[in-house]
Amino acid sequence: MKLMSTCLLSPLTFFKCLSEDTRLKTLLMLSVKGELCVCDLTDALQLSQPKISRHLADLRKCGLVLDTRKGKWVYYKLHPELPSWALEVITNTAAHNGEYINGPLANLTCADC
Amino acid sequence: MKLMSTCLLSPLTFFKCLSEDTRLKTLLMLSVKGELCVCDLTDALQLSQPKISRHLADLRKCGLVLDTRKGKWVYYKLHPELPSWALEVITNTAAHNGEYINGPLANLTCADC
DNA sequence: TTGACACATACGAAATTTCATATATGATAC
DNA sequence: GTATCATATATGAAATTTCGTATGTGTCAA
Repeated sequence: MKLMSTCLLSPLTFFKCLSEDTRLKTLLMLSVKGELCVCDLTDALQLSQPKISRHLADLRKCGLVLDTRKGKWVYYKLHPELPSWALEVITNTAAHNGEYINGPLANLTCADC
Repeated sequence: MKLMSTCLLSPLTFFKCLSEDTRLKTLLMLSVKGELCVCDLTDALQLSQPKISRHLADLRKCGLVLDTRKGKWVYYKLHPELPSWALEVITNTAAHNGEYINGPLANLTCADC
């Protein structure tokens, strides 16, 4: 995905991030679960680690998610400074499209999520 | 853009429609103006007629817009049966991203819009 | 320091999307 | 009928996106 130069999130950049299955499911799951590490996502979505990592890097570079390392694990969450309209799009979509994310969510086996 | 087989609007199909500049501006303008014909859009966005038509066809095939012929002109509006969550995404985005659509909107010279 | 684990990135190939150009269709006026 | 205007679609080339595979980096434990 092409990156943006500005520090402001343009609606086009934002929706490009939401226009791919892995990235969209990741964002919706983060909005429901708050915080997930990379291995949680590979488990939930049943995808290869490099594929998940690449899409997380896209989301990170666009400012949609924030990563925090905790020992060997890297946890991702929605960026706390997301514009409110963008956050509302994500939560609104998650709330009304359970059939799209319930499967992946059910694959999560981590205790804290 | 690849089409969907189902009659239901999946979040991924929806956001793919919003992930391209011409389509996104078109949807946001329709949400503000209600109804616009193809020539209104070519004027507002300063783009070629085939380009506008192709993207409108994508939006039509995905069920996001509805077209009505009135004599020589074809008018487009947001599909009245859009899922409410999808309509909210569009109106919410339009309301908070004036800098993205005010330019094109200012190019509109039609009396009724 | 070595090994194992979690994650990130590089690279080129494949798939998808976009576009310019040319052409087709549909409506109206004459 | 013909001409013209408004819009739609077809085609193939160009640009962009995605992905598998291989490899690199960071952390911890022994």
